[in-house]
Amino acid sequence: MVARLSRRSALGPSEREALLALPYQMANLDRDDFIAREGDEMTHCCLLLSGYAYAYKLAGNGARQILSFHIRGDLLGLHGGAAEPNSCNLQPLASVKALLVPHKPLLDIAAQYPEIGRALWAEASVSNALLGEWLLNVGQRDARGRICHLLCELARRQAEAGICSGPDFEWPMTQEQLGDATGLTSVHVNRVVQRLRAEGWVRTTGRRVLICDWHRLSEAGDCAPGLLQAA
Amino acid sequence: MVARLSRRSALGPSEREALLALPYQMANLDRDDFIAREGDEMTHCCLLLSGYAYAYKLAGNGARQILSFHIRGDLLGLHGGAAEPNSCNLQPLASVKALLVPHKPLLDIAAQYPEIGRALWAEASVSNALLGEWLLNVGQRDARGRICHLLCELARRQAEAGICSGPDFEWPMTQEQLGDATGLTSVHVNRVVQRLRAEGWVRTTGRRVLICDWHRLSEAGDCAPGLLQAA
DNA sequence: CGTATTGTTGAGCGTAGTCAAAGTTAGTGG
DNA sequence: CCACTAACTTTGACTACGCTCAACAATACG
Repeated sequence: MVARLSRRSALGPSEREALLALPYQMANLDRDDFIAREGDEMTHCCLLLSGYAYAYKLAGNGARQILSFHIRGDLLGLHGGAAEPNSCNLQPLASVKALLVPHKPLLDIAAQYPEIGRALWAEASVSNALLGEWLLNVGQRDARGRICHLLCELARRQAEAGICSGPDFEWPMTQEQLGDATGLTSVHVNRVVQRLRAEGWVRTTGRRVLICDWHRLSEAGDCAPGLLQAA
Repeated sequence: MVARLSRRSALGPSEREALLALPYQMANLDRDDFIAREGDEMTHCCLLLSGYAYAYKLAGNGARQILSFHIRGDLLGLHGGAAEPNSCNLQPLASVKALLVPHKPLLDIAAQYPEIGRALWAEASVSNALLGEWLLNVGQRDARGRICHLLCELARRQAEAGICSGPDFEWPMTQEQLGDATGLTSVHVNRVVQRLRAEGWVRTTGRRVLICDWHRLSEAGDCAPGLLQAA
């Protein structure tokens, strides 16, 4: 299970064994539990087993900026290991099952098995790159572009993680959360999503979304076509 | 010199020695040279000896989002080590002196000396946290807030790095660059900066800025007072 | 079945964008 | 040292995208 981290690097059997021998703790968390708080010293990192989570920061005026959404299989709170206090809040979108792994033994085996260290480093790099992508999204695209881009990113990541296999997938965040992720108001998010529906780009049902027009969506969202066409 | 990385972690003499024994290469780079390009596989990371640099990404429509500014002493391109291709472009603001250090030996001694690994990890965490701070800035603050925040951040970092020691410091970026960093137009940046001057919050002379009113500036920029009052 | 959360509408406003031109500064070479 | 050029800053008029506020509808949930 923990071994799905192997995506980032070729791990041999001894490395898998070391990972599986790590101490851990299972946790069931609810929507208003915190996985981590800003300013905490993090002692654990967290592997999402089921459900969704998101990281956010608060501004002085109460505004909230969501920094990332996390799906099943993501490894959260990696950046905590270095005694720096944590820089953002981490909460589940809804109920979540998670594996808490203390940092110290993880760092120990990372030092012992360079491939594991490399995989963790790559994991951190990817999440850093994603953050840069979001900054580009919020800073330089208009409302429609931001939402299309976010949709494409979620589709791509869910497909890569093998969670979905088609043009429809879970889209469990509220429009207010989408707004806080894209730097828009929930009202404006609503209007944009409505237009996407009206123009036949997507169809939404409850907490899922069905992409009807990949081409336009990825063009408006300024995404490399990549895996998406598959559908 | 390389040992100023020791800021992040307590390094013993043998660790210092290992760092100083690293192979490196000196480089003088101009404004339109690239330190790194998006999509490259990075083989080196880069320690800035003098001058300023910035990282940015381009959107499909040609818009540019600046992800970070870097000052003397910063370590750039750390995230490259993991075979992932680089996710952003890295250029000097003006002429720059830099030390290029190949990743492989750096990773080797990081594996050998856990304290060095920890320091590098911390360095990466801090730059990641800064990126999150920027996303919050661009996503949730108005134009004045964004610029004040950026000023405060630059002041704080230059002070921490011991580069400036007072209320005035270098501010070498053009208004267009400030715009691309804050998600605003250069025209609008210009108007905001003019108001800051008119209201007596700052004074600018050439490529420097003098902060006249820390209190208002950090309040508008939503910054923890922290080191700033010193002036 | 009632309550809280989320989604949807409309009208009016304001911040920031656009375009285009003129004014300044800095850098370069004669 | 001056002339010339390119880069950067400043200005004004006009536009528009997205925000605000407020009320109502539709879900989800206990």
